[in-house]
Formats: sequence, C-alpha cells, structure tokens
Amino acid sequence: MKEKFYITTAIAYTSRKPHIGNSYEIVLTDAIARYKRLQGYDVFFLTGTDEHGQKIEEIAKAENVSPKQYVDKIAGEIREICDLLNTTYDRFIRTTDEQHEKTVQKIFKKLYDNGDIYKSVYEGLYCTPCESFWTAAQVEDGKCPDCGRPVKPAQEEAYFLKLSKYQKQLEQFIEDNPDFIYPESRKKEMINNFIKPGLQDLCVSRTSFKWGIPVTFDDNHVIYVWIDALSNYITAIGYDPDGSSAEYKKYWPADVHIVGKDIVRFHTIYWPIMLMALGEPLPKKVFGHPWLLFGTDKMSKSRGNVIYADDLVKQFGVDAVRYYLLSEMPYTSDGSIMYETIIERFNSDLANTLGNLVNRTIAMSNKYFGGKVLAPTAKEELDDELSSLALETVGAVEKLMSEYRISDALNAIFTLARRSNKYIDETMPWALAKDEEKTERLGTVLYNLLESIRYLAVLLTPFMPDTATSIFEQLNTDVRSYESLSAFGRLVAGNNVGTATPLFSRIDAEKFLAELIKQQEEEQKKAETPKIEGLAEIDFDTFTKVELRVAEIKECEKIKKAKKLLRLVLDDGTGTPRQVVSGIATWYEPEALVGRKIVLVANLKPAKLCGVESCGMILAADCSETDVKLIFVDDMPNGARIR
RNA sequence: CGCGGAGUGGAGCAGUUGGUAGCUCGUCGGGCUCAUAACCCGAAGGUCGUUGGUUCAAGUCCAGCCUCCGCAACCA
Repeated sequence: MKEKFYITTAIAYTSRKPHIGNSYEIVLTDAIARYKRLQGYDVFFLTGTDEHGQKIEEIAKAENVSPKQYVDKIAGEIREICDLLNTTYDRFIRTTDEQHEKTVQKIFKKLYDNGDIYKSVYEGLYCTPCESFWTAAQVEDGKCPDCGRPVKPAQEEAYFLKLSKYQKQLEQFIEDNPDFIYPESRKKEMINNFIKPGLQDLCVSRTSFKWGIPVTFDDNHVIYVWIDALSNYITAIGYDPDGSSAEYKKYWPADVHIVGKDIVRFHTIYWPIMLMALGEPLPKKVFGHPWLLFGTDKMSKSRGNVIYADDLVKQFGVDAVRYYLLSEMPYTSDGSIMYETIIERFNSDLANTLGNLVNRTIAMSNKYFGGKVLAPTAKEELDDELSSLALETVGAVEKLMSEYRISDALNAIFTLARRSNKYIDETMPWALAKDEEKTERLGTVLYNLLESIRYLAVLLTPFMPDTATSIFEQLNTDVRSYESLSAFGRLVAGNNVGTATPLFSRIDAEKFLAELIKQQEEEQKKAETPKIEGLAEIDFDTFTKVELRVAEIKECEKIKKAKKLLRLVLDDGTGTPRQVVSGIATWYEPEALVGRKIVLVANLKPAKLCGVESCGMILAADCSETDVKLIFVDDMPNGARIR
C-alpha cells in the first residue's frame, strides 16, 4: 500500500486580493505535493481560506455588502489564483463551510466539557469611544494609546483555553521531536520567547463582533480565530468529535504544515495544545517559510509596489512564475522579487540553459537521423560523466526536497542541464556528422543527450509541470515515471522524436522594462486624481476650539529607542518653554530644525510617547505615503494666533 | 543594554561537526556553429563587517564594537 502524505498551506485571510508574496506559499506547497506524488506517495493537499473576524466585518460594512458576500468574492479570487498557478490541491476549505462551522462548534463544546476551556473575564483597561481593551503596559498615564482619552478598568466575559495545563507536555513533545519546528532557528525563537517564560491561557472567544462561528451554548460569544482557523486542518478531512471519517483516520496527522514565518507561533504552540486537549495526534512538522519582498521593501498596496500573480502569469507564463518563486527564495532569509531579476533568470536559466538544450538536441536528432532515436551502442568513457551525474542528481534532489530546500533542488536539476550542454561541446556531434564512420557514435551521443533531457523532464515535473509535459512531447516518450530514473538508458530507442519547439522565448529586457514603465505611467494617469475622503463636517465653533500658534524650535533631538520620534523644545511666545514630540525623525535632522518656526497646536491635551511627554503637536503635510513635510512660517512672530 | 536575524569578490547567495573560500548572474578575453546573438573554455575580482581571544589551524568557536533588517514601542 502507498504511504500517505498529508500536506497543508495556511488558509488565506479573505480581507483582500492576495499579492504574489501570498501566492508563494501555495506554489511552494504544490511543488512538494507534486514531488511526493511523483515518488509514489498517496498525497492529500489542503488549502483554503480563513473568512471570519472583525476586520472582514468592518471592510464589508464599508463596502456596503454583507460579510458573506464579501468573502465569497475574495475567496473566489484566491481560488482563481491557485488554479492559475496550476496548483493541485485536493480540497479547498473555507471556514464558512457549513461542515467546518458545525465541527468547530463541536470542538469548542468538547473542550469546554472536558474543562480545557473555561469561562472567565478578560480584565483590562477599556476606552469606551474606541471600544478597545488595552493592557497596563500599553496605557500611559491612564490614557488610551489610540485617542488619548482616559481609560477605565473594565471586564469582558470571555472563554479561555488552558494553555498552561499543557505546557510541560508541549515542551516534552518538542524535545522528543526535534524536527517538529522547521527551520531550526524558529524553534529556538519559540522556546525562548514564548514557551520558557510560561504560557498564558488563551482567550478564544469574542463578544465585540458577530462575524464568526457562534458558541452553541452561549449566544453572546463567537469563536475567535484560533480554534476556528486552525481546526481547518482536521475538519477538512472529516474530523468529528462524535466519530471521524475514514479519510481522517487515513491522513491525520499531517506530515507537514507549510506556513509563513509570522504564524509559526500559532502552529507550534496553540495548535498542538488544542490537539492534545482533543486527544488527537500532533502534526509531524511545521515548516515556516520566509517572505517574498519587492526589491528591498515589503510589498504593500499603499506603496504601489504590489505585484499580482495573474499579471506575472500573463507576462511570463505559469511555469516561469513558478520557477522564479521557487528558485529565488532562499532557505532562511527573505527573498526578493524584481522585474529585472525575473527576466534575468528567465533568459539565462529557462531560455538559454534549459530551453536551448532541448531545442538544439531535438533539432540535431531530426537533422542527422530524421528524428529516429538510435540505441546507444558506441559508448565512450566520457559518457559516464553525464550518466552518473544524471543518477546523482536524482538522489541529490531527493535529499534536498526532504529538507524542503526547493531552490537548491532546482539548482541541482539545472546543474544537470548545464552539464548536458557541456557534453555537446565535448562530443561535437556536428563533427561526428561529417564522418560517415562515426554515425554510430553520433547516435549514441544523441541518445545520451535525449536520455539526460528525459531525466530533466521527470525531475522538473513537480516544479514546472507544463514545461515537463512539453519536453516529453518533444522527446515523444511515455517513460515519465520516477522509477524510470533508477537506471540511465530507459529511453526507448527506435522511436522518432517530435519537432523542436522552443520552450521559452528570450525576453528583451530593455524593451520589456520600457513597456512596463509606459504601462505604469498610464495606470498612474488613470488614478491621477486620488479620491480624497473628507472627514465629517464640523461647525465654526468646533474649529475655533483649536488653538494654532506660531512657535520657534529652540532645541531638537532624537529620542532614543524611538525610530520616528524627535523631541522639540518650542518658544510659543508665552515665555515658558514647551516640549513637543513629533514623528518626523525619518524626514528631518534635528540640527536643521533649530531656529525654524512652525505651526503649533497649542491646546492639545498632553500625552506621553515612548515615555516622553508631548504638550501639543506641530503641523505637517502628508505629501505622499512616504513623504512628510513640515509647514514652516519663519517670518511670523512667536505666539501669533493662526486662524 | 526590549526580542530576534544578518553582515562572504559588481549583484544574489552556499559554506553541515574549525584544516588550502565555492555557486549562479554580470564583466573581459578566447573557442565552436547543432541551437533561442544561444553553448563551451579561460581570466580579472574577496585580508569572509571590525577588534581582540582560544587553537598547530577560524568565514566556521568565544568576547567586545560598528552597520543593516525584521518584531515590539512609536508618527499628538
């Protein structure tokens, strides 16, 4: 019987359309899933969407649709992208699926009945206007960090999961299963930062919003994200506290959860404890992968540097995008995505090394033998180097893939392609072709090349499935299995190869980038008039309550430990120096500000920032997302009222 | 001293348990012509952030320092 392999991605949050960085995870997971299938495993590959929560409730409200309508739309987009990227998930779970919701309710009830979830009160400092709770550490001087208004101690009823009860058991598990948290560096982080200091019981319900799965036995509460989202891994395959499905029994526990590095904590602490409490086995591995950045900046919509998977696929094709995502991402640190490097890798790896190898080999077969594949009857010592590397590559890829070193595995495969190109130069088929006595040798050389290319195609199947298929078609072979890599020489002689068709056409970088810039400019023109969302109207009296005055900056320095803050001492005309803190350190050097005059909001309530008191604020304009400029009024007298 | 990560030829990265510094791209020179101005060979280029320590021997271990990046705190 085939060995099972259950692999999952994290479920994607349906707050907005995912960019290419978000899509990386599913491509990575798909590559592993496909590789395992190729090796003969009985693979189950799960992905899906996380659709509840306050944030979605708010966005939906702002867009004037129901939360369900909103998540239907986004979940659809996410699924489309998964399909566009040619990923082979076996199930796509949504946390709004009826089956999931029902099971989560049962799980919650079971944990409650077992005493692992208990009702208590969440105690904190509450800011009524903001409707938010704050911890004592967040609150300075009894004022809300958000609005500066006073907070008061308050309590909110909530359900808690007893993490503390399972602390020892979790520590033991991590110790007994050194491979559980991957990579190693994350493991240390988890143990030192979260487990060792002692686990706090986790608040697992909310009453502050409604868009969630209701607690069956307590109407006011909805189940918070932890239990709702994490359970998807078991509800999707039929876990049920009252008796699980055969599928569940077959596939659980998961062999690996692929997750972003930011949610490793939830998957290595909360999730195992939930499972312990349910009495279910724990997943074998949690793999935290790094992020994909645009250039050096984090991708974000507000910075306008978002790249979407569908655009890239249109420009480069699915397999090129898959190749780029999988090969560019280093193992531990974050990877970067830039059009320049995408084109560079496209041309040098895909078009030149691989594409050209296939093209020239098929072309020669057609040219010299009318496409017929000859049996390798005239071997020479030189050939062993090629064949042994082909065999070694299979093992190397296997080892690297078992450690999820995807980019290294791809590199190993391309090393074989490079070696094959070299083999052509070493054997010089065009020279052999001129000598009739060497026809047999020529046939052998071409056979070795075709066989080496077949190795490449089989090995590339999990990463670039369409490309692999295209190569197989050009080779005109059905020998495509993983087992067929056990010996060099399985390609059947006597057949005819197909016609040579370029796999990837080289991209003219300059032309491409010029075109891209043109497009971006056009798009910017369209969005030239950014919609300015005005605030609610106020009456004149309200405005006159704001006291604006000219003030001169007498002293200015950076505040230690605060990246963005400057401490200013102002002369506001009253004769008493006034201290103000402003978040402009990114744009102004302290020395450059001394002596300048600015507009001061003089009657703003004092507040503390990073422990430094600020009495008022100074006016500045947000010129763009990333640029802020102060308003200088250097020729005005200190203290002058501005109206 | 808030937590953590990183500093290796022009760029992006490998360097497991300490023993002559590698890979891909780029640059320059050469070769070949089957092929997608592709392919192959060769060369230049690094005192492995810095200082000190352990050692016969350190990119690799230890300590201090500098710089950068995440997170936390934080644009009043």
